[in-house]
Amino acid sequence: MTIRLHDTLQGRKIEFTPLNEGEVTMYLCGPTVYNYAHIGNARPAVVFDLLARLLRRRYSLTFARNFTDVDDKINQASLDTGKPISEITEKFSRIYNEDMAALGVQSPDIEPRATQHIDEMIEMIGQLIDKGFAYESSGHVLFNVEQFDNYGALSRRSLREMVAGARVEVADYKKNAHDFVLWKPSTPELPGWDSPWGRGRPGWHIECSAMAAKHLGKTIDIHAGGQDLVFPHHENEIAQSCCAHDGAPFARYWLHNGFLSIDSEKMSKSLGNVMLVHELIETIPGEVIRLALLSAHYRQPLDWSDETVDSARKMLDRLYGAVRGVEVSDTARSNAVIPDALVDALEDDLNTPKAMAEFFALAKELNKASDPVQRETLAASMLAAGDLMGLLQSDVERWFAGNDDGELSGDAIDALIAERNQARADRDFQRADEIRDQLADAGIRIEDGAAGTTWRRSA
RNA sequence: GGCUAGGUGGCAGAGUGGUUAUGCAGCGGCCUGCAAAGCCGUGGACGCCGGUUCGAUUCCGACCCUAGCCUCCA
Repeated sequence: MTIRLHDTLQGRKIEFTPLNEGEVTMYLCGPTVYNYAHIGNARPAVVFDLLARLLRRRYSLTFARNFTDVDDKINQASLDTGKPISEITEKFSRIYNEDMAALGVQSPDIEPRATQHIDEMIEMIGQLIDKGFAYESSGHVLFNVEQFDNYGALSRRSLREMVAGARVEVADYKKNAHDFVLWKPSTPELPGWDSPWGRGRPGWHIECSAMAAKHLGKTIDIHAGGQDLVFPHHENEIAQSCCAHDGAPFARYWLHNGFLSIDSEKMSKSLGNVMLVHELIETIPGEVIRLALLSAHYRQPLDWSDETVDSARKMLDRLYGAVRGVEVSDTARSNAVIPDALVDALEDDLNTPKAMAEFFALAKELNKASDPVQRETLAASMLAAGDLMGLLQSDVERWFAGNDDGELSGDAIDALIAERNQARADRDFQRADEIRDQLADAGIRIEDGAAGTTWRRSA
């Protein structure tokens, strides 16, 4: 079995083999740090975190995810708030990492910042000019798309079609409508760096090309991002990198995740339905959000709603319920085996719904098993599968206890359960049921198992 | 208008040229003092119309519909 991935450039699922045996390089377009990340921003972070975890089982992976910390939206945020740019970008970079960590996203190996790679960008732009792919005009440096024959290959569109469908007026300093900015001039109050073309700042696309080349090499194995970045961002990255590097392929596999909608509508400020991860994690466990984002295949559209969240929560309840009460020794954990079917599903272009089906098969097997040794082995497998997928990372009892903001404390609940069990022993079922109702009113659900009574907080 | 991806049972959501997805919800049963959890069983599906085929939800063509992109956007 090899890993298979859907490559946007070829438009189909193909076998994955790294450029250098045993080593993989991966680049993911990260956030522009001027605001909180919303749930749509979290999807690629979670999806490609899972891919990184999967790749690390087989390969030595170098995974880079950038921070775009120079951008006109950031400049605007600075003007709006009166705060220095560095304060904004540092704050939101930190919060982004905290929010993603709450979703079980592991830190990438490298988190390059655009502002720390200005020299590399200037160098790359210089090369593009020298080689005839870029030109200077009115203080700007622009990439000349006419000079790159493969322009449009990733997004499957031709320049002629694009010109025909263009709805935007062409700036007069451009030679072609789709020429894009590599460098633009800055006014004194805007952030800027000295360059051969005057004081200015880089265009958005050149950042990723320069940072990927510096940290991962001229040709990287995997480049990932949201589907909306295919055009123009990734198309432009290909153009820049290929032309600057004398035709060396930029990325060998292009992966794109599908879009996320909210209650079947596009997320937008005007609709007022932008859901921030920072706010969601206050009331929803990070694992629930993570599983919700993985519950559909990553290339499919995903609709976010209360039902999506509920469903993910119930799935996790079932998985945690299976391992609840099973003691798993360190030995069992280190000997744990993840079922091939589950790994195979993930290695088949990250088929998370199939992988979850296999996860549930494991839970069912554990629920049915009575032999303690077998139960421990199965529970260890579930925990190992959880480690791979970034799930089942909580202590089981803590999971079912929920957040401790209910009406009753854990001690009070335990006391009531003890009283109820005494009543049951006395066959005073009326009193026992009263107590159960009382607990239910407080959001506590009782379960009488063979090993005693357990409880869980239900929403 | 162009490009791309889709339309699967009550909901979510995989997959397959002929045989169980899975989870939630429903129904019957087991277990339980009664429940819950769990287990067993069960009903219910592949947008529409043609074509290929012994046989298509799965392949091909047309059509209808939806979403995204074509402008900053994950």
